[in-house]
Amino acid sequence: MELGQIHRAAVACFARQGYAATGIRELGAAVGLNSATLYHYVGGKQELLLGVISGCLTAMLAGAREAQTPADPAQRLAALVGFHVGFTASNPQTARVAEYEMRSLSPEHRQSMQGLRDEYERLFAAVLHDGERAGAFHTPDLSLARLAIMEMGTGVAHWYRPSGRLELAQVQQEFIAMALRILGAAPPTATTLPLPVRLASEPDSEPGSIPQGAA
Amino acid sequence: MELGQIHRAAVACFARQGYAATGIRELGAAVGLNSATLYHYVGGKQELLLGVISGCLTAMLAGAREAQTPADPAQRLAALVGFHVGFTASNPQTARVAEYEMRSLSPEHRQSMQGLRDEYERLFAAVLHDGERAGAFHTPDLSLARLAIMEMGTGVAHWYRPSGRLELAQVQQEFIAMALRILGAAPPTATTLPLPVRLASEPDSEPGSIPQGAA
Amino acid sequence: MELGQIHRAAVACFARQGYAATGIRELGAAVGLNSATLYHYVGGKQELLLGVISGCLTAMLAGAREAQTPADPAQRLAALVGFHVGFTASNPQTARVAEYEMRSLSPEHRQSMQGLRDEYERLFAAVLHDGERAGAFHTPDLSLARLAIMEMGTGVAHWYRPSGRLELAQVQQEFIAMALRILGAAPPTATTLPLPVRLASEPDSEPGSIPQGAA
Amino acid sequence: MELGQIHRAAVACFARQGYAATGIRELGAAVGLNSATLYHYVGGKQELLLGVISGCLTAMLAGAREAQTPADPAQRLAALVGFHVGFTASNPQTARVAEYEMRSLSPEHRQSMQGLRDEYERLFAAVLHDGERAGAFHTPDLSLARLAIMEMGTGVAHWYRPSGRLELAQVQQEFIAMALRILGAAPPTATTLPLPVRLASEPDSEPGSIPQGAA
DNA sequence: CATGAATGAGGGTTCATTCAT
DNA sequence: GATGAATGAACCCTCATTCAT
Repeated sequence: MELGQIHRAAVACFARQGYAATGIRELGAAVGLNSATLYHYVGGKQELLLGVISGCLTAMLAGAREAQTPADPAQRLAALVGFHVGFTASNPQTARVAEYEMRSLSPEHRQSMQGLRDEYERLFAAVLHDGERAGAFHTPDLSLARLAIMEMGTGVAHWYRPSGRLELAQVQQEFIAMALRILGAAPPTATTLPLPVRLASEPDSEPGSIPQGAA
Repeated sequence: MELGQIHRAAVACFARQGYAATGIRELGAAVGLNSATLYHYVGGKQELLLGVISGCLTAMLAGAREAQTPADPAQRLAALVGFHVGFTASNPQTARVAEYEMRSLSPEHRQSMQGLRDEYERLFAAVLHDGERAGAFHTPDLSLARLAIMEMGTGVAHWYRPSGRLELAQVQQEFIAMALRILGAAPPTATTLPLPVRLASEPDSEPGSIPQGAA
Repeated sequence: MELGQIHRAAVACFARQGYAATGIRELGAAVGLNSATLYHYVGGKQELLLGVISGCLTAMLAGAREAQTPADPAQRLAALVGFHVGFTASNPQTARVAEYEMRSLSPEHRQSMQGLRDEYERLFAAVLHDGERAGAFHTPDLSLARLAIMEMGTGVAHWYRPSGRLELAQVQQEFIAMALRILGAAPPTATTLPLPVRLASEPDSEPGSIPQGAA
Repeated sequence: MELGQIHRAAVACFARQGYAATGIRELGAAVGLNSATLYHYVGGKQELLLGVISGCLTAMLAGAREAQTPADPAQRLAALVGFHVGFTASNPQTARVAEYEMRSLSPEHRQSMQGLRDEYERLFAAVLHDGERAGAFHTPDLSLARLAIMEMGTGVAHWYRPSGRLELAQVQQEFIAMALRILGAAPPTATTLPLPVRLASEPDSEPGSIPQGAA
């Protein structure tokens, strides 16, 4: 039994029902383990959640940092948005758990994880700031634009399905284009998208969910 | 004791901790009632949640329908986005509960509520469709644009605070502008924004939350 | 349902099996209550134990203080020993729980209770000290004598049975005489023994126990 | 790994927290063994406790029998009390476990061990009986005196510390003197005290305990 | 209108023990 | 000789809910 399996089962349950509504016995059953045996691999429910969220945010931060190689602001933004959308679409359930269940962490853990999340968001803020100073972006309110761009990317987790109508690369390109339009910037030059990374904690699919129309 | 008080307390708790993590005694204590007395006003925990979500989605649907008075697609879209942002910002906690806790409803109730939500989204889809046919919007993928626009509006609930830097009207105007830019449409003509409606279920504020910088 | 009944059941179980070996369901069953109902009356297992021990030590301290009315050291000692033996024999199980299960208290509670116990013991030490200064007691080591006298009194809880061979008053008189002999003091003058007090936490009897021969 | 080490760790834990509150993993950790490995040395928790208590009571019985070499009753009593105090002071934790945790034994084991304990007590009863018949002891109630003398000796385990104010021999002599005073007998003639025996199950010391003033 | 009492079910967690390796 | 993995049972406690008062 490997830890990844347990994390996947946990993410699947947490994404579907929420952390509080998921029982430890249920988690055990999902990986074919007695509830007591789970405690050989995981310190407890909290540790399990922390492990998932920590793994997600750490990967996001590392990936985003790597994505924005030195380039002009528009290209860096494109890379960030591309990564953000790609990561979210490749790990929709993990990303959703990391977003929704932050509140279920103990205060200390939550503070620690919120720090990672803040740092991630600062990457976007910095690029926007640079772009505006360089005259590449034109928007009345930079903060508002950043929030809009990030939220619309995060929202991908709510509807994207690998089996959907669009290829992941298309979605990424489209979101990059929308972000640049929001910022009143020139259309994107051809960017090389970072390869989407699938976390060990991301379950195979979302069986019980109904694909919501679009993609 | 009025039902509104109870709904407000419930929304405050559900938004902060989630439905599953909120106890019926906790809710009672929040309005100074014995847990047993609560059952005189609300039939149970599920009914309470259903009442909140139902009230929210019904109001959203009615408000959105009212907002998009006959006009050209761009103006109708502006009205819809303005309403969406205005409603979300005026009822951030209720909106969040209606979004997050849909999963906590029983299957029958969930299906019913999801129907309202789908209808709401169809209003946006219809406007986009009309606008594209009329040549007002130019975007490679209409569905993607709709999802992006709605998600970025919904996201307002995550960060908007009435005491923040920006007036609500400014935020609305700005989001309308961003939506139109996403759609490659002309900047908005001066639109009359619908008056923001505050639901009876929306608590006064969000004491424990940290205003996240922007607005 | 009164608290006294619950305390009695708890003391009976704790005295027989120990605190750690007694389950909360077992306690509930002993008073005909569901385990959950027990929590309406008692905050938890720890609070229950604390209530018992606190009640016992408080009564011991108050009783001992009241017993040693101003008199010469020998009479005061007689009163203290009489009370100690009387209390222990009247509340053997409660006294045993208060002695044995001090270790089962949380550190803070234990410290607090140990303070009461220390104060109780100081009453004996003070009398011995006064008696020696007054020339009433002659013993090579006062501390040793105090420990011996107290332990032999406490031990009454291990074997005394109300239905036994000896009346309580006889046992008290005999222990007073032995204590004075240990101290090399004159035989006791006729002392009025304090009326034995039965705590609310003392169960009716000790059904499962085997009367150990003597009294 | 020798059995003595395991017994010592067990006695230390049992004396501090009680049998029921001590986990098998905790015991293993105390001797640097995996909990499963412990089962190679001791058959289980019960067997471990039985081994400790059995070893203690067997040694007590043998020591007491050996101590009371043919002599007059007063000297035999002195020898018994000297041994009892010496043994208890030399093995305070083991003695305490043997006393307190008899109840944690299974019924069959408890009966067997109680038999040893009863036999031990009969040694004291016999000496007192002989002494009274020979006119050496004068006390109104022989049983009461026996219980008092034994309890006060057993109580030594509660407070004696090797590093304390008094030498063990002094304590023994003093207790012998007190016992004889209780019995109205002549002061002790110079008796040779049996050498104190330290059981293999007795841990080195009692680190967490606070020496209570006296000895 | 309001509540204290009561309960079955289930929460997360730890238990002593076994066994294949 | 030693251990990690595994488990059923039990741990203390909290849950949503009902009902007589």
